[in-house]
Amino acid sequence: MSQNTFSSTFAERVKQFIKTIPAGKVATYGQIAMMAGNPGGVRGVVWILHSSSQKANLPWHRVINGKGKISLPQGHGFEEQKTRLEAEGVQFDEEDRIDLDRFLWQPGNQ
DNA sequence: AATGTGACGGACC
DNA sequence: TGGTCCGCCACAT
Repeated sequence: MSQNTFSSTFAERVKQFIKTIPAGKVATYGQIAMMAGNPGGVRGVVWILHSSSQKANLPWHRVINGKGKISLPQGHGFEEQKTRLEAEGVQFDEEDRIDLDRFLWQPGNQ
């Protein structure tokens, strides 16, 4: 960390935030980007979750899109993510969608 | 240095 | 309601 001793880069903040998502709750890309201080940095969040090295030790399965659905295509992680979430108590409707009003993690309103 | 890529999101039509 | 386009960011080539 030559840039700053406290590693407060966008990526670091995003990863830190994701680590704080409690089991049974989920967060959206847009929400994470916003909490990390970059409302328009959604694509950066996508990159982090897409990079296997970056998502190491992160509860990546608790990150979904703003529509309340898993973004991973079936046969490429979708099943695993859904299984992990259901194991934590997150429920899916007939359209594999999660009710954000009930499961979206809202910091400060824990 | 420029271009391509990626598990998005919001505006538009 | 749903498909398409554009904008954002970070990293690899």
